[in-house]
Amino acid sequence: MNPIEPVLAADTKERILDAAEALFIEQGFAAASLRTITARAGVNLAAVNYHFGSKDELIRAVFTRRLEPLNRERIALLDELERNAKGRALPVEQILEAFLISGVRVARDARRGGTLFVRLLGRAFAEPTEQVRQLLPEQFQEVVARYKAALALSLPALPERELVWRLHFIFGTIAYTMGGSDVLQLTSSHPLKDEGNDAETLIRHLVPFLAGGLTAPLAGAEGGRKSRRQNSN
Amino acid sequence: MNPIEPVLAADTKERILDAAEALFIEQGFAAASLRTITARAGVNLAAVNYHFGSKDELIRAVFTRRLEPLNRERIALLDELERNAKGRALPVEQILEAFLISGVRVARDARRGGTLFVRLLGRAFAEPTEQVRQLLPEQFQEVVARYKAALALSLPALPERELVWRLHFIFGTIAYTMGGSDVLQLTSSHPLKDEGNDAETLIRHLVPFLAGGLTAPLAGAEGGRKSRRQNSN
DNA sequence: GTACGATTCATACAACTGTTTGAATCAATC
DNA sequence: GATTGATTCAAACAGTTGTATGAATCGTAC
Repeated sequence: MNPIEPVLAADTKERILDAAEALFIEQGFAAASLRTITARAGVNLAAVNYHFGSKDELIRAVFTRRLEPLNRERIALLDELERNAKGRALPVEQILEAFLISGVRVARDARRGGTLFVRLLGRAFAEPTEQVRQLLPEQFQEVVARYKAALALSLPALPERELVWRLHFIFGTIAYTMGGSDVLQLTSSHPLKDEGNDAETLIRHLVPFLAGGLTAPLAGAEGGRKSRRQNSN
Repeated sequence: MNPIEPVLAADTKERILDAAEALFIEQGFAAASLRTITARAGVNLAAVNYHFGSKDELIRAVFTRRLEPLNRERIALLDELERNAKGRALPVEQILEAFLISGVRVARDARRGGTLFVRLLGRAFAEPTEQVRQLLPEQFQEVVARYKAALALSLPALPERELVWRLHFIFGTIAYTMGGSDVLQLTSSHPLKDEGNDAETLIRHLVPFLAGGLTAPLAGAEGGRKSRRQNSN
């Protein structure tokens, strides 16, 4: 890609955000320099500090721009499901799907960040940088609370402590999958890559897996660990 | 922690590796500078280039030092299980446990890296840096192939393509959990943190979740997505 | 057309980056 | 005790980093 003027957005501010979004994925937050970012955006170096104040606040802006509408949609989707259910518990799969489908919509809409932002978000969950670790909790707090409550209602036999554990696992799976690194090159021997680009296919595989883990029997309750449901479908 | 001489290892080479291991977690690979690393190791700046050649090779060395014995143990453990099973398929839980238990042993043994390295490994899976992305596949190739084969034998009804998908999800969960970031601060409202430090407790929760996902029914096979196994234990 | 606030620009700043150098120091061999 | 090879050291290298500055340019309202 040409480093000069490849970004087509209108105003400077958004061109910077677009370029930063792309470069943070390619190189990470620390390694992507303001000079590289402004060069790709076709914008003067000083523009970042003029419009955002600092690099840290640029990082923050990259996330909030996408995350705010995304999370609003996630809550709206859950609202609608619960309104239709009229107090009854929702199927676990439906809750998981509601959460994931919003991510898919973003991935498909270039104006909302497309695949780029979804991958960036996945990466951010493992990023040790201080600014990022402060940013994500406050952005996700409300969404997590809402979906956790919905799942608790659908899984009344699951102790809250166990639900928290499994929420952990679920977000880990989503984060890594959305990051799309495929570090282990599992797909190298398999034509799964082409499938994976289609975010809907991803969901179709992800939801059953997560639902399976979420509804799995508790550990060690009956003592032995001999096979209990020892096979697939 | 005192930045000067807190590392107790004997020779310079290992003190550098220890310090780098710790700082890569705290700050990331790009942000952790050689000056910070050598300062914490109580070692001259030039020592890194003398002993390792470059920062890139230092990063590589940090991983291979721990990963080589860890992966050898993982394969040995699976070897033993399969020897005892005499050709019969192993329970899914046992395979998952064999993989995870080695990680726990490392986490408990300070001389093998302790919690520090386990967390670093989790982080590395989301790291976009080129050196890391080239390092992990070659380090994990053999282990993944062996465990994949074992799982395929235990899940004969699961298509290989689907198994690859689910392996993806599993490694994502493990990576994020081991990374131990808790970005969403799920545990903040819950006294789960103290539990989580104990790696064995983690496994006791993780194995049922992963086994549940691995053995879940295939998606969309029967068309509708209405609840099919709509609850916990 | 001129005045004005907002934006862009080239340039400079000090601090930090990974790496290199050559002298100083060390431990072991003869 | 001199010699030698390995290791450590302080110092400097050129390049990059995020940020700040003040002049130049822009579009608009008067």
